[in-house]
Amino acid sequence: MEQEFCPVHEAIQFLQEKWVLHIVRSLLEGPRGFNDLSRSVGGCNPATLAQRLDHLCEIGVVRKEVQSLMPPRTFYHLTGAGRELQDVIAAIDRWATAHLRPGVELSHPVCGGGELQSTIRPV
Amino acid sequence: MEQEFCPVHEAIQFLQEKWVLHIVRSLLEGPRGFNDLSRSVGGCNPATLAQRLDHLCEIGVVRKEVQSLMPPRTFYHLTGAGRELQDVIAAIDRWATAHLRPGVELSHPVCGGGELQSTIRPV
DNA sequence: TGAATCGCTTTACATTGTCAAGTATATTTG
DNA sequence: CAAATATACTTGACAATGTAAAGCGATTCA
Repeated sequence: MEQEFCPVHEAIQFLQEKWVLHIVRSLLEGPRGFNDLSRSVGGCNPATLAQRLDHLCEIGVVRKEVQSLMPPRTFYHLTGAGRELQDVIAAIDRWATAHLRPGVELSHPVCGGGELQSTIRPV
Repeated sequence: MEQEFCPVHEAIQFLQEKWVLHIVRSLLEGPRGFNDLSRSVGGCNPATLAQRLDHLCEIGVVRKEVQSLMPPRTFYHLTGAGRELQDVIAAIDRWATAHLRPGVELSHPVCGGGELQSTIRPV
């Protein structure tokens, strides 16, 4: 009793996983090693990062290349399909620069304080 | 010791919250009431949905309009800024139809089985 | 020699999301 | 007329998910 297959829905399913968009954005700038990527993503802990990268490899968006085991040296880079996510990131970029400005924290302001000024600037 | 303000990063922060992209996509099709929206989003439970909608209202992407309290009748619709997220959804749509096809579940295949065929079709 | 780096994994804990049920009332159905 | 269904959520208990901190084995750097 599956629904019809909906590509957009599927895509959203994995894009909304925490850190995935950040990871993709980071990898669009070039291939990186694990720690390097971790730093550039910022805030994602290694356990989660490892899990996300595994998943992204499985679905074919990222490829992992191990250059040497000891000393460890690994590279994660986007596949062709992965690189095409650039359009998505670009769209987010355009929206963000058009609508977001410094000010209030965007992420989950605890709705308790006073009036809360929106981060969005009216068009 | 704040980082420089980066709009894209901020945007990703809220877009990656679970269900947000689904909610936006759904609302792009037109305003909806709570249960209606819940059904169209599919799988998000009311507690989470209520929380997400609150947040989306706070940051100015969604507006809530209460038509009557009893019987309850509410409408959620995108603001101008919200509607402009259409470009983001459209980009996801394009990517998805180009790269995803029915087959394996995309969401978190437990990496234990045999060889796992990717849902992505090569270009 | 000792610190830092590499790519992770492990464990314990905190945050987050979900299920199921419930609230108050109006409209629809039998 | 009574029951079912709908509306918009909230609540509480519980499960899934994410995180912090530490650590591993080895090499490079000062």
